[in-house]
Amino acid sequence: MIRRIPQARDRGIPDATVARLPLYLRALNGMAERGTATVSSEDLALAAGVNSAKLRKDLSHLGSYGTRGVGYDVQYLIYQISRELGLTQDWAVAIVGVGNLGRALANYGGFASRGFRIAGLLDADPHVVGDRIAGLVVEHADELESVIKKRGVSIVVIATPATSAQQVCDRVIAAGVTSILNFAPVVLAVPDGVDVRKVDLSIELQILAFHEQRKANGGPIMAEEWPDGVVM
Amino acid sequence: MIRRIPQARDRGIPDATVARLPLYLRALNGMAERGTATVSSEDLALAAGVNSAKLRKDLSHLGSYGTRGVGYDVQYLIYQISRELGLTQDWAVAIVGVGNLGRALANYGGFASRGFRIAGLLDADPHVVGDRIAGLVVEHADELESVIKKRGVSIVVIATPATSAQQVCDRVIAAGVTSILNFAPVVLAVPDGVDVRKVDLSIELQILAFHEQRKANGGPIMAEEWPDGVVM
DNA sequence: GTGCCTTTGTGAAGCAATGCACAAAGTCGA
DNA sequence: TCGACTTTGTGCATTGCTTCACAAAGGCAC
Repeated sequence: MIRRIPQARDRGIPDATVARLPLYLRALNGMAERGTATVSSEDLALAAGVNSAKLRKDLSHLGSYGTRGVGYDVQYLIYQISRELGLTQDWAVAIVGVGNLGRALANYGGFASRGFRIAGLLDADPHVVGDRIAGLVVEHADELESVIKKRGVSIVVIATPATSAQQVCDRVIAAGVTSILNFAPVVLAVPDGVDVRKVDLSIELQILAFHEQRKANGGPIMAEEWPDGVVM
Repeated sequence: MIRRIPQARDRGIPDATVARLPLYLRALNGMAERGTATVSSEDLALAAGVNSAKLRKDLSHLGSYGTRGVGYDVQYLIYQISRELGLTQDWAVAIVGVGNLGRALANYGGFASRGFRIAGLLDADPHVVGDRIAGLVVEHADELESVIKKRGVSIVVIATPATSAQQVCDRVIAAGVTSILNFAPVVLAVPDGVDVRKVDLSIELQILAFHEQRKANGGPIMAEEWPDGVVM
């Protein structure tokens, strides 16, 4: 059995840490805009909404970029986190499914500001194909493979109805894409080596509802039975 | 030191479990539509994309609803999970910010199908106020407090620009709301007892970019220095 | 009934993430 | 140069989640 020995510069960054790096980056960018030169872990943690020990441990996974007694250089840390996240390069993104959500995504400014460039908008509906959205012309979904290959698309956003999501998913994987952001309310089946991240509005609401219900009836346990008339 | 003794019907369901219940529910609904009467943990786990031991442990937190040798009754389990999540009641949701994203959310069918009813659409822009979207007329953001109180809104979705999100957040909390779904790219500061869930498209893309970069340059460590010409 | 087969529910082990607390490393004023 | 002060980086204990593996429970055929 092989056990990894943690190195001084261990490249295995915990998932939980990776998920928080963009948060730190955003807070740092805000500080940079306001002209802040250095920041302590305490202040940055506050801005990012985490505890300072966690922040320091997270950053320590990237390297030793702080100065004791002073804190972190804002610009330098922005650069290091950006590099670690791969934002110093340009990522071509294609959005498949140009309904309400797809349009919202295409118009969302937050993409371009980081290294993400929308390289294609595709839809299967002939009525939508040809529309101009956020400076791009919507192409037919038949072009999916060729768009991916010609424009070097490496990340695909699926914003189609649930029924076509798996099919789109299979096609983009066959075309060589290994990073997918899925907005369709389905669990996508993908081979090993393909990363899927899921954003599901309905699930988030359901989680909120659970906690809201908890708050409402704090202690009392409700009836655990079937409603009247339902036979088991 | 007081240690909680786990009860047979312990009400403290782990967060990780709560987050997966909607997934199980969706898989079960699909099975119910296809007329499946009972399902084993193995099959349900497959449909939900988790491992079967985890599924069983998750369900065991709700109670003992399976039958050994047979599996789970689909309808019964749907009911129990729905009840646990609080979906057997009706939740009034208000959406603040009717830009591209707000519109997409308003038109998203997935809400109504569960117990979520959109009870209000609000925006600060006079050009948008009065528009009819998904059967509702957009009201002015000034009406926020009155809409929340009159219509019993208990969950608010914030889909405003980042700059106004905290202000909206403060107002809805003052109006008594304790569950917020935030799409604005900011960390909202809220008092204890208020639940905020965050959906951030840009963060998801950044996480994907990290893994994509990892895959691209598998082993070789890149230069760790500043780019040429940058002075520390 | 009885015995075999399937599947659940759950202890227990393993693993990952969190948070504490402090030594080490640096700054800065005198 | 020195000493006081600040803040990082990290070892360690703790908590929470996941996974394994199996006894217990129930169905079903005969």
